[in-house]
Amino acid sequence: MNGDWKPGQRIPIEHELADQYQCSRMTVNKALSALAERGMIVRRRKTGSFVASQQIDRTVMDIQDISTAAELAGHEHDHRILKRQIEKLDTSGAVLLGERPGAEVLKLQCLHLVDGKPNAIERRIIMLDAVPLARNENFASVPPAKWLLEQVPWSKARHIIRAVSADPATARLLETERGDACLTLIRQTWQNGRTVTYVEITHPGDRFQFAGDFQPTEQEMSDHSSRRNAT
Amino acid sequence: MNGDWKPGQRIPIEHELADQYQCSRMTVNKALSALAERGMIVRRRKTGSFVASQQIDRTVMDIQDISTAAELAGHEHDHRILKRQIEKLDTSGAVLLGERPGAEVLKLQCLHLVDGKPNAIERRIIMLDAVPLARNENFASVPPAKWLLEQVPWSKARHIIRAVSADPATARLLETERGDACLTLIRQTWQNGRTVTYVEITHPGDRFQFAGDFQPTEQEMSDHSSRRNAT
DNA sequence: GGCTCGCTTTTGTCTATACAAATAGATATA
DNA sequence: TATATCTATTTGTATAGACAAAAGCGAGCC
Repeated sequence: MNGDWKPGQRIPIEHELADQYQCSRMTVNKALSALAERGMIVRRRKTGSFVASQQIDRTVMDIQDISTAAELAGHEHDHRILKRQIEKLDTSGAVLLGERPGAEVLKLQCLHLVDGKPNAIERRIIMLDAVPLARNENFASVPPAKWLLEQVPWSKARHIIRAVSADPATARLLETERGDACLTLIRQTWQNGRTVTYVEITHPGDRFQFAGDFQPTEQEMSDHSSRRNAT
Repeated sequence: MNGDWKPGQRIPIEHELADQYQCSRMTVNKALSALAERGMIVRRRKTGSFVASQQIDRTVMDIQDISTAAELAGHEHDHRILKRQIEKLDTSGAVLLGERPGAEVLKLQCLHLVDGKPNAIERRIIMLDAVPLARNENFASVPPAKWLLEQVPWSKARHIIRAVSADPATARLLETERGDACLTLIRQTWQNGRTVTYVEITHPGDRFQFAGDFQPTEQEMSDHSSRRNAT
């Protein structure tokens, strides 16, 4: 019963498995549904369940707010607002965000320091119609990411990770060499289909990385009487 | 009922919710368990369920085998083995992998081409005691990642994403400028606590990025009679 | 005070049952 | 032959009930 079915192979139907493992169909269903959610198997009504043909490597990355992450890791965090300006979205910005040109936005630029060293530059656009309170907030005490998390709920986020070379301004702020590799996280956040905020956070490549773990078979199909040990 | 509970706030107990929403406790339990798995709420026996205090941004990234990803996207993929050598793990390699020095490993270096253009350099270490078949495989027709996926199951993977500057050798192979920013994916894969393979895949920064979406409230606590529309 | 013991609350999980939804395949019909 | 309809199969999901496991709480005891 050590789950050695081959990719593409059909799994016995729920009723048979319930019979075989002496448990109810609900229990089998829950286990198989969990496997399906993790992409281990594919299920179709009437057709049955099949072992997923290709093992996709999937990883879950916790991408936290910089200040929170630093505090959790026992480091000191500070930030400085370098720019704070209300503008109207120009055409290129509107295309980038998928919003209409002319919408009022708050553009922020913010330097993050961890233990006194520059750790990231945050370039952010906040849609003022989605977050009207931002108009009167100066972000002096609470960094923008944290403030936004507390203020506005969001229903969808998209993350992109890129490597870029530091342009002169970035290099100067991050106290690194011009042209050095930087890791940029781009995040766009929506609520009800409308952009809340768009942000590019650029870290010096020699002081930052993203990490994520993945266990594909955390909970396994198992005979409920003889659960095998964690390996 | 539009889930507007505040962070830290206690959620009514399952029985009350079942009562309130006119459904069984199992249904409530399933919904809350799903929320807990997504990190939206924290649950403790006897104490109750609480709205998670900090909203962690979590994203799921599908990190696929290069050749598979290219084929799925309709591009042509090719690869060339640049180096293939059996060695014994030296001390630094052993520390990197968390394995014992002296273990026999297969070291590979492989260039990936997508639509004829260099897209990645793969530097891989395969533990030969975990994958003895690799000793006689030349990886000429099937790229190493794909071959390994077919050959060996894995129980855990760890991913790290870094930005690095291209060293001269990398720049030459990727047909980019020396010092240009590159995106490196490091992946270590285990089975039963033993390393199967360790790989560094370096992409040119101007031709590659990682992306991931996340919807925190995909399935929501809901009155089963008045389910709200997708937004 | 500090300790153990048992009670209670709350979540975790399994069961048996029921019905809904999707759909592959068979059958009937034009 | 092609199309529509029916039927059987399989998964999806809800329900009520039962008991287990964790953990807070207080009573009683030293």
